[in-house]
Amino acid sequence: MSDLPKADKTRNEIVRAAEQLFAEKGFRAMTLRDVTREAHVNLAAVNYHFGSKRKLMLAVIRNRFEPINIKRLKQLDALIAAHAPDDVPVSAIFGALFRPLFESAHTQNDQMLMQMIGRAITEPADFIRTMHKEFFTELSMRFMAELQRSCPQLSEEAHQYRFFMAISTMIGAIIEQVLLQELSNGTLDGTNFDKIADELIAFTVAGYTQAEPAR
Amino acid sequence: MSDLPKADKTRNEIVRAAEQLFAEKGFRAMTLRDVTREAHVNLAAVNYHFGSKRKLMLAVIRNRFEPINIKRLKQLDALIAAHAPDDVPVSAIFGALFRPLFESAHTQNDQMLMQMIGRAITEPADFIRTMHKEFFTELSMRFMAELQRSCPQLSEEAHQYRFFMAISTMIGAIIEQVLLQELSNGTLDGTNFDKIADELIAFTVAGYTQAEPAR
DNA sequence: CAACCCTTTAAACAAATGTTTAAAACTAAA
DNA sequence: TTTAGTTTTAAACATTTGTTTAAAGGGTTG
Repeated sequence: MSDLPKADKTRNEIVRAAEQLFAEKGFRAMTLRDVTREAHVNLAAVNYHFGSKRKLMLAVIRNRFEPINIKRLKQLDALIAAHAPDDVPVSAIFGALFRPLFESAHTQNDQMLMQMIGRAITEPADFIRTMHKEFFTELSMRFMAELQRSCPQLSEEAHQYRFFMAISTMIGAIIEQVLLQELSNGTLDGTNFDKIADELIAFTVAGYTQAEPAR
Repeated sequence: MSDLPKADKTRNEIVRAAEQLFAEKGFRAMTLRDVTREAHVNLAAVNYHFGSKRKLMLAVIRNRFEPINIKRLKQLDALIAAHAPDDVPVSAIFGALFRPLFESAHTQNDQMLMQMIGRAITEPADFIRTMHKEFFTELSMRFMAELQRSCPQLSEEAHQYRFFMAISTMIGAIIEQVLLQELSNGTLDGTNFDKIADELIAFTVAGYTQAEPAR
């Protein structure tokens, strides 16, 4: 079935199990014995292949966030090029920021992956927070600059508050995806990530572009 | 200085320390030895006064969430009474939903308390998730019903998605309050919770009341 | 086959954690 | 002051945790 070297298969199984258990329990509550049991490998395999529990988690999260961020920046560049020398519509900018995140869950073990991303964002452990922050500051500067170009009528302050709120909506939507089914009594599908992305974009565009109140 | 019985003082110190450490580290990483050291009480005091680590956390969270929720429902009732028989403006409804949350941090150890509330919302531990879910479902039904009455033009589906997005914004804003300073390079004050609440309300009202796209 | 490197395995280790115990200290009423 | 009830304390306990070790296994190349 698989022509991978055995070592690669072990690494992959560990990563898969770690993603799942981290998504369910967070870093501290996810034990290496849980992971290796779920992955059907020996306990020592984690330290052999990854060095430590921390390094395993760093690898797991990096493997997911890196491609998403690359995709986001690539889409933003493409948008700028396509609209040049005009500015890019706000909805397109938020699309480039949000869609790659939800699309990453498309083919895979959908809901679990989104939960794992949510955990990574909210995880208290310092070494994870640090890495996530690196990923994020890199992105936010680029996207904020482009939004500012598209909405020159907004004050600097309004711009910053609203971008913060848009990011907050994105994060909340990822973390609380399960909530959607509950709120709608099962009517809405919490795993229809295309639809959620559409609604998220529409919501944040409306919030971001609203008229500034007179003072 | 204090005329409390000694036992009450011990209980209060434990709760104070537990709030702080839970806010910083989450349930699993917060050890009873951390808590009792920070509270300057004996290790066994937690189990004597609260029974277990779990029960301590349940008490801590309940003590914060209960008054907030009572306030929210009271404000909503007041709004309905004040506007009867008309419907309540959307911004007032969201105000009743959000403001009590941010006002709870007013007098106290502001930022820490908000972080602790954020942790309680995102905590993976099952027994905390269960309790938080109880608090939340109670609320959401009441507020959704009132929003629906104020926006009869919205479809059921739009109503549900948008309420979900509004809640997501609230949760994200609480969790990522620290982010505000970073995004603005220190210009904006992440602890000005009145202002954050204002911006949150404006953002969610715009998102919630936007025109539904033609189909 | 043999030699080598990579991988797996079982066992052990030290550190940390929630909880329990039993005695001491303290408080307040008789 | 004595007594009874409550609270604090230090110590110990049983588990669980990440990590290390050293031997065994497996596959590839000479």
